[in-house]
Amino acid sequence: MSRSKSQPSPETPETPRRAADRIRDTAFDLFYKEGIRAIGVEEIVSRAGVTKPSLYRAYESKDELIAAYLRDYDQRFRQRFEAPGAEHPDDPKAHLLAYLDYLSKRASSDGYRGCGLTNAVIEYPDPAHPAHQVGVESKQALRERLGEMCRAMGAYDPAELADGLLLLIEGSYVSGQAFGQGGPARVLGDTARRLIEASLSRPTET
Amino acid sequence: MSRSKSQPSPETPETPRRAADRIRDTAFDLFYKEGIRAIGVEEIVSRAGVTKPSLYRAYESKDELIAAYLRDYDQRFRQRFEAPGAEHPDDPKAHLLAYLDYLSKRASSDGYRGCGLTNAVIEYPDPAHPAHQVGVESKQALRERLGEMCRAMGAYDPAELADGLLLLIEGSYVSGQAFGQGGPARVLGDTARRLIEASLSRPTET
DNA sequence: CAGGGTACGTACCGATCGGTAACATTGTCA
DNA sequence: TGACAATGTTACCGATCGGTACGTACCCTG
Repeated sequence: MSRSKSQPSPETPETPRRAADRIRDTAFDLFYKEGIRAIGVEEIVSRAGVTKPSLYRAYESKDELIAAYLRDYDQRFRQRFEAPGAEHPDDPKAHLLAYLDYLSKRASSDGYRGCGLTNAVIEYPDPAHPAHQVGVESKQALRERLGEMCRAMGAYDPAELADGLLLLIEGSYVSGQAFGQGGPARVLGDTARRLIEASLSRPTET
Repeated sequence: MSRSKSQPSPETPETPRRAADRIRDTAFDLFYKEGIRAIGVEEIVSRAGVTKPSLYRAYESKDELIAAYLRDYDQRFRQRFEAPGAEHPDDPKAHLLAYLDYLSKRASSDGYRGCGLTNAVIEYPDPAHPAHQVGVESKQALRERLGEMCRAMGAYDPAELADGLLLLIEGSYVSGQAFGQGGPARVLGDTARRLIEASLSRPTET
């Protein structure tokens, strides 16, 4: 009975999965929580319960594993970002604010580690490094997506509002790590609302 | 003639200074530009033109050198932040906006590396690590200082406005690194003005 | 000319880094 | 059942990590 079920079934992701998958998942967790440079390949494979050659058959180098981790992170981020859109079809403002409220809560709670992509860009300032490149590409895509949404919500200067919101988002990512619970990210939602309201009409002359 | 001047004079900081000073300055540059974890002590001493024992005579460990670098950075930051106040005595809003305009320009130009303290918190997520601690302490001080200024400029909810501005500032630090010239930080000044204006009076009900 | 304190360099330590060659084991399908 | 391909394992590589024991040149004071 214990083994009546076919073990090699590829659609039953049991706890002890394929080595490559375990490596990917373990690397994701460790890279994100501890930082990329802080984690060696030895620690990844030992925590994943496999050995180094298994890692190097699945990935050409640590740098490629890093890039794969960041592409994974980017994909998951886009899901988190777009998910609230399902409940607010054709309402980009409500969609965006729903994500910001969610992020606000997450980023002002204890143990938050920010955005893996932002962290990677900081850990690898060299623009030639794959980690830097994947991070930057994701941020550029986010900037464009925000511009799109701000245009759709009728902002007076969509690109400017998008950049302002991007500053608030990135600020939440990093200050969430520095302050933990009760950090500045708690005001993200209200601040974004205020900024959006003030950016829909023509700017008032000071 | 060549040595008529007393060599051991401590008040003539010539180019080849004391080893400890060269180490401090070199470590500052390298840690800031390349990242702390990316730079080994070997590279610091070789670029400084000294040897390792000189480093370990001045600093107990690499961690202590890191902490010293961050304390240095914090000191220089406070100077940059407070400097515009001299031209705007008793006008915290003008003072703050002057700094933000300056930061906006710096953070949206090429090769910007952000805030060394923010970067350190991200590179060392462990709250027990000295680098993390020094970084967080500096950020907490900044948060309080911003709250002070917002109170002085008559904000309706000073703490909330201060946190919103802190998000914009931190966002400028990190996005400056990801986007380089023309990045989102270009809107920092205008966005902060808009946010401040919208935060002086009672928040409008939406 | 001692003598001692200061300041710096030579040479080395064990540990860990990313990465690999060679071998053992397993599952799949004819 | 036998053969192949995929996957896992043991043991090791040179390079670099942070850190140190020890020797030496220098200068001021007596």
